[in-house]
Amino acid sequence: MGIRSDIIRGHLDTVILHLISEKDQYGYEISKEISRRTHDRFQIKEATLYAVFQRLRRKELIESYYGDITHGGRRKYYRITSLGKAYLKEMIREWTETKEIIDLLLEGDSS
Amino acid sequence: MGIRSDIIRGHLDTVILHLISEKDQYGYEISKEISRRTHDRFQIKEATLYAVFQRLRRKELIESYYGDITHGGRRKYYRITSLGKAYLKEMIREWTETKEIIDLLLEGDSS
DNA sequence: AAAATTACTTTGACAGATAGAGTAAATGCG
DNA sequence: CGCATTTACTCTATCTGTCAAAGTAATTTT
Repeated sequence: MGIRSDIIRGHLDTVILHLISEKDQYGYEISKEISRRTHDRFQIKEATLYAVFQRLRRKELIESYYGDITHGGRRKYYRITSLGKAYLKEMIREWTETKEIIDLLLEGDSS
Repeated sequence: MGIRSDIIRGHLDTVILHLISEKDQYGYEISKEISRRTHDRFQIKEATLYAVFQRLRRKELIESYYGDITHGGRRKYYRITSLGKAYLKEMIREWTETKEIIDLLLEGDSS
């Protein structure tokens, strides 16, 4: 089952954006990729994934286009925009800072 | 201003519980301690802090008692319970795993 | 006595995550 | 062919953590 969902909350946009930045991908593909990379320690829920897509698209961090139909439903591919690339850098910096801050608060006194 | 609050969301219970586990403390004291330890990179909001206390108390991870009035308002001190100590260990383990998982997803391919 | 400081509480609103249900299109199989 | 299965995406309603805003209360400072 892995980790609780609200513990990764707020970082999913960053994760999805990063995966799309590696190569254009569609929803199911990303979902499978997340399970694969984390060795099933974390699975993104479908509803959550598509909510992330909508959010990223509203902010113009990603764009979508329909790919050729190979099998199963119609695949909608996502690509990162240049605005998205800039945001991703900033979000990764924020993640680094988050780790520092929480680690500070979970360690000793350090005055 | 430091980091956005929803990025630390879900970890505050762990942080507060850890601070109380070091020594019995009251609300304002903890709030100040968080600012101090993070060098003002993160400040907990009052409403959030007291919501955390309520949650931790409902789960019987902490207990409260009134201290002597020294100056200003009446201080309500919190102490960790033995159940709380066990939980804290588990929560810290979860934080370690969260870091691993997100880092996995923000790094390269790693199959 | 009024103002400032310390400390705690409550209410309502908002945003991200998700369960659950539904839509749609292609493939597999008898 | 017709039906089940698989792949893929969408929508709605609900839950939970965070927080702004406002309020209560007691002590110290001026």
